[in-house]
This record gives sequence, structure tokens and C-alpha cells, in this order.
Amino acid sequence: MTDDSPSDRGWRGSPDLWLDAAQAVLVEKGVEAVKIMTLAERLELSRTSFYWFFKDRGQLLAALLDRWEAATTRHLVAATQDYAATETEAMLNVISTFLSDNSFDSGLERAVRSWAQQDAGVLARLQQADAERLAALRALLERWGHAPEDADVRARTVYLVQVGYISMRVTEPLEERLARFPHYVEIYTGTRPPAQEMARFEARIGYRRGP
Amino acid sequence: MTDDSPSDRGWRGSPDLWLDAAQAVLVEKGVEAVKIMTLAERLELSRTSFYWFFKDRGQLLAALLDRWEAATTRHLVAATQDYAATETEAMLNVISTFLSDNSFDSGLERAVRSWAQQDAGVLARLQQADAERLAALRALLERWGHAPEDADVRARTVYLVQVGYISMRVTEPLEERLARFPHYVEIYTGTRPPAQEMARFEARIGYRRGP
DNA sequence: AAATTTCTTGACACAGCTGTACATTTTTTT
DNA sequence: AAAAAAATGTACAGCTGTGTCAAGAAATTT
Repeated sequence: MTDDSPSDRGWRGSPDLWLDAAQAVLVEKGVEAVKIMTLAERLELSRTSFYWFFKDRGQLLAALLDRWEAATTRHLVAATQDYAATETEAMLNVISTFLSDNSFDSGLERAVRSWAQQDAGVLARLQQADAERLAALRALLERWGHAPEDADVRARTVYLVQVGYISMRVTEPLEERLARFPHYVEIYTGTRPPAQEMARFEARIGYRRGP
Repeated sequence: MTDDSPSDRGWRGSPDLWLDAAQAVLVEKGVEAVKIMTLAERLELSRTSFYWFFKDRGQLLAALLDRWEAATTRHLVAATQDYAATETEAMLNVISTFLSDNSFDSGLERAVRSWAQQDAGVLARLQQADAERLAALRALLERWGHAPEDADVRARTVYLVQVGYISMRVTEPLEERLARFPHYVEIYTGTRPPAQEMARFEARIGYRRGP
């Protein structure tokens, strides 16, 4: 009865081990810092052992890019399609995506945006992702009755504010951030979410108001 | 009668020459690509000649950062203080700053944001700049009667949309971008700029409407 | 035109990183 | 426990980059 889950096999290294380390470094220090030498030290493995799992550094970076795609666009697009009884609720669904790195890994997103600055291939994929995400937001706003031009500018506003937040590395306490939510929703949709809706929303994301 | 303007002295190199080349590379390829070797080739000067003008690579990078500060924050803050008869006009003053690299060098801004990703010192200066710019915008909105909380969120929206635009490397034709302006202004201020105001604005930036 | 200052260059020393070849160890399969 | 496979490690070759030093050339001053 052999357990062939790739996790606990008796070897020290694995593609995922290198990949996890690479991702951490990518997020902390940027692509240029993703060096096989450094990762090897960090993992206490011989540098050359890396080449058992990956052809070369390029293949490692390509794999990182795949991870990014899975960790961002997918969830965001899904959130635009979640059930919502009102427009403001729909918008809350969307912007709460950005609240957790489980649904939108902003560290990784920031790192990839930075990377795109120096690599045309990455830039192309990033711009593709931007286009998809914007289209999903535009569609949402049109479904709630905004005219195409208006939906377009509002979609951009919602999205660009988030890209900006990520790029700015804003680290507000959750409380502060949530306090701004109704304002943002009002700016984005033209309607302020009723207090009751905000309460339900805060409950859903597991936040309990302070005294 | 000696002309001692630093420009046409008989030498081939100068601090500015290296600095200009460094800035170009920084914007095109990111900090890591700013290498003395590469710059020397580009300038057809010996690599080691660089060390006559700068102590080391670090000093060059520090000088680049100074340039960035001069080319961005300063102009933006000034624009928030320009004369305006209406709130929408004031907002047009601000967002038109981002239209020209003379008033806000977005290539340099993008490069510096990317750089901040890998250098704590740069990050600190960038966050300082973000704070100043946001404060200037918040002040503008408060002058036009927005309540502090509302002004704060609106200031963020205006600023973050621009940071997002820059980070996204959007390259819309001017015409398209201008067409979105009234929508943005409406979202930012709550009021749509009258057609006449847009016309005056377009004239001021030297844009002639197509047929 | 001589002396001086300013810049330019080539030689050297050194450090960091990538990738290949091959031997070795560790785990898994038979 | 022997054989096979999977992974690890060592040695080597090569490239790219930084910074120092002292010699030399070009401009500037006297």
C-alpha cells in the first residue's frame, strides 16, 4: 500500500519545494533575485540539484507565471459572476475578492507587474489578464443597467483603484479599509449600500464590529 | 570670454550624460538593468570612466531617485493649487497633469514603483510621495465642500486610478482618453463637467476635436 | 608652449551566477 | 538484499558584472 501523494516521499527536494521558495523570493525581492544559488542556500540543497527538476531558470520562471495566473484572474472573474440581489451587493462581492490573498494574491500580482516592466513576454500576459478582468467587470456593470460607456469607465475605476492599492502596498487595518467600503461602492455604482447590506457583508467575511 | 555652461565643454563624458543613459535604461528595463558596463557600451565610453563622475553605482541610483522626485510630485501638488472657478475645473486641472510626461513623468514613476519592490529605501521615499500627493488631493476636495471622509475616499480614487493607469501601461489614443474624462470627473466629484468647460479644457491642452 | 587639471583607458583582482558531466548517495522496486 | 530509479553533490568551464590603480590623452589655464 504505497502512498504516492507527491508530498511525503523520502526525498528532500521536489519541484514544488523549489517553486515555493522561488515564489517567496519573487514576491519579496523581485525576479532578479530569483537565483538558483540563493534558493539552494535557503533550502540547504545543492545548487545543481535544481536541475533534476527543472531544465533551467527560465522554466522555473515560467512555472511561477502559471501560478500567478491561477491565483488571481480566475477568482476575480468568478466573483463577478456570483449571485447578488442588488448591484451594491454584487460590487461588494467583487471588491472583497481583493481582501484576502486566498482569492487574489496581491503580493504575487505586485511582483508580476514589476516583472512585466523588464520582460516583454510577461507584459503581454499581464495585459491579457488586465483585459479579461476589465471585461468581466464591465459585463457586471452592464448587467446592472449601466450604459456601455458608463460601465466602461466605472469598470476601469474599480479595477484601477485595486491595481493602485496593490501597487501602493497599502496596509490599512481591516477595520479602516472596511469603513471605506461603502464610500467606494457608492462611487463605483452611484448607490450607497444600505447599512443592513454592509452588516451582512461584514458577517460573511467573518468580521465582528468593535464596540 | 569662457562659456562655462556645463554643456559644451570639450570632454566626451559628464555626469548628466551617464545620468540620462541610466534613466533611459531604468525606464525601459528596470533598475537591475542599469549596469555600468551596459551604459558604457551605449555611450561608447570606457566603463571605468564612469568612476570619474560617480563614486559607485549606488551614487548613480541615488541621483536617479532625485530626478524622479523632481519630475512627479512637485508638479502634481502644484496642479491641485491652480486657480479654478468650479470643482470640475479643478479636477480637470489635476488629471490633465497626468497627460504629459512634462508635468508627470509616468515612465519614470512606473520604473520607480517597480524598483521600490526590491529596495526598502526606495519604498520609503515612494510611500512618502504617495502620502504627500494624497494629502494635496484630499485638501482640494475639502476646499470644494466634501466632508473629510468623503474627500479621503475620493482623493484615493482619483490617485489610485492614476497609479493604476501608470502601472497598467495603458496607451489609449488621446481622443479616447479625453472621451472618458467627463465620466471620470463625474465619478470623482459627483458632478459632470458642463460641455462648455470640457471644450475650454480641450482647447487649453491644445486638442482640436475631429469632425 | 608649458604646466596643470580634467577626463579616458587598459590591466588587474575578485565575486556571483549559470549550466554540464559524472560520480555518489539515498530511496524505491523487484 | 540486489537492482533500479531518483535525487544529490563535486568539479569544472565560462560568462557578466564591480571596483581600483596607474599610465596616458585631451582640454584648460597660466
